[in-house]
Amino acid sequence: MSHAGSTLTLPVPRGFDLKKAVCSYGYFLLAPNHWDVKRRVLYRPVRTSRGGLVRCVVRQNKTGSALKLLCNRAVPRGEQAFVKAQVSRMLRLDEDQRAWFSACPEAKKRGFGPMFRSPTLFEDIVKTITSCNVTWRNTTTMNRMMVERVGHGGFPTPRQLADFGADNLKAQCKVGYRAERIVRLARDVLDGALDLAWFEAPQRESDALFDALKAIHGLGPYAAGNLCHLLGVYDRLAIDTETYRHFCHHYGVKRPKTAAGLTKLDRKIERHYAALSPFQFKAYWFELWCDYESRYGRAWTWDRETTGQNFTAAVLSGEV
DNA sequence: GGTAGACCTGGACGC
DNA sequence: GCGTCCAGGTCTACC
Repeated sequence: MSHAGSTLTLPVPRGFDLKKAVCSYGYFLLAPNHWDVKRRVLYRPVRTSRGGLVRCVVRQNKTGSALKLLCNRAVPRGEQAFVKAQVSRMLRLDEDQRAWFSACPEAKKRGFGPMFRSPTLFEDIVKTITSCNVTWRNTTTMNRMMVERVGHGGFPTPRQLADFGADNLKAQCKVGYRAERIVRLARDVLDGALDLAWFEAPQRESDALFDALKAIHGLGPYAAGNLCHLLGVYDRLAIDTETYRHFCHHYGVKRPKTAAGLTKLDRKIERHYAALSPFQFKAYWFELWCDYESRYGRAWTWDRETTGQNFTAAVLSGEV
């Protein structure tokens, strides 16, 4: 880290804990995020408004009142707010946790509040596409290759992905049929056919948000539900095979083998978590995260090259 | 509205 | 080493 770099300061809410905020959702294990288990800092390259890269080390100060962003180069004054806003989005510094903690006191006790996400919705959508129909290990590979080969160290911008093209993406980043979907998304964002700012507006109603997400080519019910929580709307689940594994194991439910049986199980899962409305997803994820931590230790001790490769139903399925 | 098959990769398994 | 099968979510065609 060069001494010529900038150090930016970002105030955090009372009780905020960097290690818990970062290590609260699986995307912290995906490139270009790198959680340093020993130093308990987050390495993360972010973009300037012009697309340049700023490599940041994010750490919490001794009193806990603020984050220090140690940047590898001088960040012009006009760009500092842009850089800080991305870190703020990742750690959901603007999200009020009081209603969630009131609904789920266990989460408050354990410090499970903000759930980690990406600096941009675009990155969250691409990461979600790479998590579909694939093992978690493969998801980590796709993201690593896109960062190395398309984004040159940072997460690729829509322009970089659009210019790279679907054929190259498929051949060089092992994303398979997802290449066409990712490049189409990038081009739609670039030419204005898809306005991502619309999705970020705080007043969006859950059904409208879900429907609009599902209208994006490549996003089905699971991906749209997952993106709802990444947008701060927690009242719907994103049911996948991991949800089935967890629910059946945790509550001693026999896992159905037929499509009709799984549909009934979907309704059962939805009824179960409805008790914590409007925080269904967060309640499910808190339960799942506690289960992972009971197996592998607290999440901030997980190394992305070892423990961090262990997740998804396929790996854990031996238990049901 | 429901269902089947294709999409693509990596890993497990049998030979 | 090679071939086959399987897991994983979405799309499309078809009934």
